[in-house]
Amino acid sequence: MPELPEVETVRRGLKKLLPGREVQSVKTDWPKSLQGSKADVQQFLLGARIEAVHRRAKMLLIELSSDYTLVVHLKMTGQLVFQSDKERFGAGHPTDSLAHKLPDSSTRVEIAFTDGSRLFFNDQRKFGWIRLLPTPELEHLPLFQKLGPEPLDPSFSWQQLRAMLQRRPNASIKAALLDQTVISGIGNIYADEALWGAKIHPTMPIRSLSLVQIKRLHGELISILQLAISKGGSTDKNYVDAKGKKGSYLHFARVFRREGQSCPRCGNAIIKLRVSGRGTHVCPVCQKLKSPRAAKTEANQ
DNA sequence: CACTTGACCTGTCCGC
DNA sequence: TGCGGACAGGTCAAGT
Repeated sequence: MPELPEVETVRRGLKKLLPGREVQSVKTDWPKSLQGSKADVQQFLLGARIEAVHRRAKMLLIELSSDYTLVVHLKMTGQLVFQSDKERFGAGHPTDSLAHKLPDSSTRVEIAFTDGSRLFFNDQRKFGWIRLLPTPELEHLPLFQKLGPEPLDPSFSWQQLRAMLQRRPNASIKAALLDQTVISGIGNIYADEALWGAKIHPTMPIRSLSLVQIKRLHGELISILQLAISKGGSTDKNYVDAKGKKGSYLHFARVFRREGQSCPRCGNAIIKLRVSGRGTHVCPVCQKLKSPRAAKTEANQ
């Protein structure tokens, strides 16, 4: 569930909390959650200092002084939560805050720093992972090389979106938006929200999209992602930021998880479909299945 | 080759 | 109350 806005929110939190800290010890009880040889962990993680925290697509990159990077993918239920020395020993007031209660039953990896603070990787469903990889090699790995453009990069243009989409002319627009090699960082929530904003039906084949629709979609993707970041992302069940705080975007969502409720634009009931294997929310009135041109041709017959 | 389905996992919810 | 099954959805591998 963590998509670009959630991962970006975590990054902004960790960026203020992690740089400068030195790794003292690492624990895991689930090998897939922390991938890397024992020797590499010993040599390049223990004793290393955190230099910076970056994001690429839905991945977090925690850059270490050893020229290695911890690459983190939260997948569905992953959390990266920082616990200060004070929180660890129960000082401070908010006893209901998540950081006070860690580790818990979903904790898969625990990284302790020399100053007594800790970073927890929690992941109920165990789909997520942390990989220890050499920093200079990252850009050459297929994992990164195949990724599509970052939608919030200032250079991301509608022409670029069109060019990437055209690589899959027969796919549905929803399937293409979820494809990380077409565009980075979009998941099920923001795909549905952006398509509603652009008034495009999710099953529409890319080849039948008009230029106007592509331009509208480009604008909607950017504005939805920016709005979601400003709300701290979306929390359905699990997602929290680096301090254990939930995101509030779903409170503002227009179609996602709102089947049966009325469309904020036209008042008709939102319906839920299944498109390329995913729950998909649409306004059947605002988001026409046929392009205006096809509908016109049909009307003339 | 393009697209779909299954696997990876666990907690929650629904019907019986 | 308990139990089985469907469902949630990011990504890769396997299948059509």
